[in-house]
Amino acid sequence: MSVVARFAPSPTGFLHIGGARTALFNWLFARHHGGKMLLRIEDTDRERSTAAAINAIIDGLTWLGLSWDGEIVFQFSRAARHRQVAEQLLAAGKAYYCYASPEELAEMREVARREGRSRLYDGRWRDRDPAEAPPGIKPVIRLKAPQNGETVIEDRVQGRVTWQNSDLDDLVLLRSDGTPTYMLAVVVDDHDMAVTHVIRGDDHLTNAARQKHIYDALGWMVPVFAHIPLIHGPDGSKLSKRHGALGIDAYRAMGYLPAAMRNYLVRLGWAHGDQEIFSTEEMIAALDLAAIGRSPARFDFAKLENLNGHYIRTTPDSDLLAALEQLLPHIAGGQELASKMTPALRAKLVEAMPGLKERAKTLVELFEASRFIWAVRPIEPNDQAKTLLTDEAKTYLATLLPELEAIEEWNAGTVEAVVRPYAERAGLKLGAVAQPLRAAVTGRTTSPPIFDVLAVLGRDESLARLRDQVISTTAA
RNA sequence: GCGCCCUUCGUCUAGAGGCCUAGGACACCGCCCUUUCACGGCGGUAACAGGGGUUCGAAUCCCCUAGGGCGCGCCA
Repeated sequence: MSVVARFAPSPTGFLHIGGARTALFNWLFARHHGGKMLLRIEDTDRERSTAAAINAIIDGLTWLGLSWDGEIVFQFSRAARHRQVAEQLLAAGKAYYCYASPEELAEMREVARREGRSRLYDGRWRDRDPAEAPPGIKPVIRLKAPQNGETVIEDRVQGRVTWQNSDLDDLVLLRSDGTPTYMLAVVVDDHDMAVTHVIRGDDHLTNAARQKHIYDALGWMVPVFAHIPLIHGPDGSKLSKRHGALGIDAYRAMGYLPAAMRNYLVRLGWAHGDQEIFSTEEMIAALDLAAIGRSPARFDFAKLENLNGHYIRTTPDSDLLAALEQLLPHIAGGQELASKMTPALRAKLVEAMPGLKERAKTLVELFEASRFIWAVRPIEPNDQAKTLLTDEAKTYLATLLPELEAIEEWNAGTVEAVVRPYAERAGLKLGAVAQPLRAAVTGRTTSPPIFDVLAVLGRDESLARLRDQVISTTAA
């Protein structure tokens, strides 16, 4: 039997981190088995579903490198089919009309809460004659769920989970306005779409039991369920916006790479021995639902950053530049670089990339670190750099300047061949010269190796920046 | 309140009764490399929630307690 998995988000917000991981697991699982992953947008909540959210989901999946098979299914478009199934159940005596108003039900639950009883629907219309229906009330259709015995789900992640049917109630299938509820829609759609494996968040575990009642009433085969644990915030509580419950687009804007994101997400709740780094192919080969843990994992930015640093370092220079350019419109100050971009500048950035990427944990850091390359003279040193540019240091630079100017062939090697002997002659440690040099030329106290920096900048720009600093000394 | 689930270093996890003196990774702390910052290398601190069983032997099996999560909508 070939595998059909699906990712079924509701478009009521962005694609958050938990949803992204669910999608990833579904995708990996489908690929692992050479099956399909379908995408279904659960937009039956007309009030809260938005086109913007749908786009965010599609963009997010695309950015993450996750693809789906076939056309996207919009659940709302299948409402007629859902209604038909509800009526079929009604006709078969497996469902019934319930005329209890929302207010009445709210009161029922309130009383139950006060008396310390379960808040389940009490089945007040289950065996009642619809002829007794109060006038002016449009009924909902409820499933006549089993009242005795137990319901068992053999979950691929959670194991065998059992509920007493007395702890479950008659859920609503069709609302009074004739639209389907989520419970009905999911079951019908998963069946009609021939879904074999339902991999979703642990928050749906109880739903699986209730959905099994619908499958059973319809005589349909129940798919394999796998409820993966949720992601929590660093403090163990529910993931909030402050923690990282951001849209996947926010992670993109923070400069994370899709490969790092995938690698981080796949290791949350799942492990394959001691392996930490996984290529996509390795993930596909190694993923095993049974190896997914059952306890929720906490979101940890530090580990994500570390992984991102790894992927930045191992990404080819030109690919990295391409990723950075794509991100420019989304990062603060990025527009400035975007507007200056020329083939010549690109070449400089690629040339500097080996030194740059070694030091960046995110594309945003990479961007910031690249500033010295495209900054406009005169460079304004930051406060830390200023403390390096003492009068004494500037004297060294002034002395060094003519020697640098005399260099014919300007590259890292030739510049070093001038600076190093100079420091020795002056009885200085290399750092005593290199640091002021760095401060003068980049305006910062940290940068890639200084000789590489000078080489990337080129002879004219390097010397001009040095003169800018040295001359301001002489003037003062 | 009722139901279901979970609990190994700060974090992600390895661990399927003896391989555990509990392993790896991130983070943290040292040292080395070094022109800065990184990278890299070496080393270190740090965990089986608690209590009872079962067993020759338990992180691994059972029970209880505690803590945490999820669900209990005409939301999904």
